[in-house]
Amino acid sequence: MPSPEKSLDEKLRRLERFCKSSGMKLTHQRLEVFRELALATDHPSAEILHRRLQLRLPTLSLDTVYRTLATLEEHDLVARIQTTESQARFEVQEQIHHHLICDSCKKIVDFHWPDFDRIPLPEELSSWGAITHRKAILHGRCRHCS
Amino acid sequence: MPSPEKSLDEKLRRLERFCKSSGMKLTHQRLEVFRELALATDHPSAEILHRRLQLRLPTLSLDTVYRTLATLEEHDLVARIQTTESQARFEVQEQIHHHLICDSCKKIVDFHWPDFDRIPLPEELSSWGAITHRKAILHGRCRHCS
DNA sequence: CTTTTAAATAGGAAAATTTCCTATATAATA
DNA sequence: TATTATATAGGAAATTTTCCTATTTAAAAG
Repeated sequence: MPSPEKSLDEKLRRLERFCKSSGMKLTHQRLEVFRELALATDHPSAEILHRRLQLRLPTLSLDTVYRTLATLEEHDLVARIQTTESQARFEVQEQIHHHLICDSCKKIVDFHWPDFDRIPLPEELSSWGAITHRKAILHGRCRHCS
Repeated sequence: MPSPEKSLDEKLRRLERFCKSSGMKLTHQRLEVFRELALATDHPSAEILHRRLQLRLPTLSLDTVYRTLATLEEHDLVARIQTTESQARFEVQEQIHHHLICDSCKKIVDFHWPDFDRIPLPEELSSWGAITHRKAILHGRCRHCS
């Protein structure tokens, strides 16, 4: 993640503060799962986190990692990357378009956004490699779910 | 999908053309899986497609639907929406940022893109509901994989 | 229109991922 | 320290996806 970044301590304090105010218990396991994820720079899966944590917490269950991540995600302390639900979803390849997803009913709407297709990419990405395509994903709550 | 849209016939001809030129066999099952997905507007999962197709093709196996979608995806005739791999991946919630994914090694890089964060959304979305956040996903091939 | 053959399919089994169940343990509070 | 609601471990179960193999079929050749 590019700077400016919060320090680990700041992140841990945020978790602590949140638990206190929401009544969520700050268990050893939760703290460690969060800390491990906060330290990671590689967007790990639940299983990878579990494997890393088992070195320190040999009895930690995989279920706890899943549960903790889900709980923290509900409270926006953790983000799940790029997945809708459990099942993958498909579409016939069309011309360039983007997706608008209702977080409530999970319906996906396609739309065009030529202005986005055109804006230049950030300078900092020029050395990364070859970028082949870009996509915008919008989230919200559709009319019917409000 | 907003217009202009290709007609179903055009899409089917594209599939046919592709099969011919690539040596891929145009089986009845492939044609029907593709047709069903081309007609769908709801970005269905493999299982939903299978359920719909079973009305017409009672012996169609779920595995064939999965295999067909995977094959067509490899050739860019079908797109898988918003999933990286099989396992979900996580990160601690930071300030607004976006993702750049290497299609080869699957590494995810975070980056900032204030210009994107600022551009106005398309007019056509104003009646959809309440859009709460936007995210850009870039794909490509990183330096190390080239 | 047959024959040939490499590729694809059906169906069930297996693998992989995630969630559920329940007895036990623990954080927060009194 | 006692109480209690919540969280955990561990294994079972559910869900999603892929694999295996005998059979079928599309495409090409005769």
